[in-house]
Amino acid sequence: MKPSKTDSPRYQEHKLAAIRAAASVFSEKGFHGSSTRDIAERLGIKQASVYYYFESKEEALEEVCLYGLQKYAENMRAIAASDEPFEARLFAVITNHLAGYRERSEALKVHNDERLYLPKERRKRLKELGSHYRAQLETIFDDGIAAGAVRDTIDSHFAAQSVIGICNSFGDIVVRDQDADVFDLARKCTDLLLNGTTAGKQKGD
Amino acid sequence: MKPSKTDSPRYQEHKLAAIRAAASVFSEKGFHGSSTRDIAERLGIKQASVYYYFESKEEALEEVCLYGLQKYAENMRAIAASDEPFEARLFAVITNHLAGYRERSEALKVHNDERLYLPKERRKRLKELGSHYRAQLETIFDDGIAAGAVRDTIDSHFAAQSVIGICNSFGDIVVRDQDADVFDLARKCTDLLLNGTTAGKQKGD
DNA sequence: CTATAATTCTATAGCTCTATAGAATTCCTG
DNA sequence: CAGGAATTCTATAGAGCTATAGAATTATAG
Repeated sequence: MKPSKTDSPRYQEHKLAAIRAAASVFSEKGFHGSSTRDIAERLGIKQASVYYYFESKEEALEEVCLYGLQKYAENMRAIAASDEPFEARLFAVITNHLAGYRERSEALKVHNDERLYLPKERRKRLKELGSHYRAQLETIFDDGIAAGAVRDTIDSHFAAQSVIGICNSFGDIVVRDQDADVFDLARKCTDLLLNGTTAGKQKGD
Repeated sequence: MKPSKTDSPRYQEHKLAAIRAAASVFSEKGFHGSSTRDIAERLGIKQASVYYYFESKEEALEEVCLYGLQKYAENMRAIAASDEPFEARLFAVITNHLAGYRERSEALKVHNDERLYLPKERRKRLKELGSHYRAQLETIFDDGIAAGAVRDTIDSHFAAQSVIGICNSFGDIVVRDQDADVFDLARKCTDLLLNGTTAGKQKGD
């Protein structure tokens, strides 16, 4: 079905550039606010030529979202599989999340903000990646509870959601403010999630 | 400059309906993905009649965002001014935030997701409300530190950001899943932010 | 019931956008 | 450098969108 073209290195290279251009445009103006002309301009080609790389604007959105999620999800796999203690793994997850934002900021932002405009079939693969990500994070919390590092009153599903939520909200900040120190933020996030805000409270039962 | 019309009760009523209709449409399809025809259809009138209530689609967006923030910001004022202890105020803030989402879900969602498409002049009032909200939340943390309820290693600016981020991410969930228990979520959020995830750690210095 | 004001309607100008068709150009292999 | 494949271009069909103009309708005050 796909054009298939040559799959030459040249094509691959240009395709990646096209995905990045689309990511940049979509992140700035939103999917519906962007035109194929905007994407073309960022690539220095004409509007219709964009269709050489994407069969539709919608397909471009899908590819941008997948690109944004990919490496990010891979890193999570490695973290979840490691046998580091809970605290280190949480810090790694948060750092990966925020650093991912810095690197592939546009594409990740597009995934978060615009993926719902994709029809169901196109969201399938994304949903798998996202669910898997959350499930792995949940497992990290479950492991933490089992190891006694996390108090057993924590709902791991809720906790995983919270980590993702807090990371995404700081992700936006990291993208908007290029001076923000990602590692400092990651450290503070981890500290907040581990220890909360309360002074000198003891939590053992 | 504004049409001014009659400001009759009838007009006010219809105007509010128009704002709600716009909120509903924008939240579902995004600002650029929505047409004035969509708004008209939800109101049971014709496309051009929408311009009797808004001078442009952009003005409609501004009014929706303001509507979404208003009551929500008022509640915060009351909470910040109260002399409840830190824990109670944090819980109140979180509950207000999530309950606000449930009530004015569409308008708040639109504010969060679409306000950046407004030109600067139209964002001014929103920015004031938002900054004020964050500043009040920061003050709650500062008060908490002064009262010894919050450890003094907490960066109150960062903490306020985190609370807003975590609330917004759960806000989306509250909107999407109407069965979610807002008070249970608020309780869990507060607990997580107060106490963190770690089992039996002591934090006094 | 009439006149005035408020509200909604029809019609349309003037854009912009997606996507396709097919021509023109550039790249690469032999 | 010839010839085919890859890439980009021009041109445009066909659709939808915002916003305005002015007519038609409905509500309301006297």
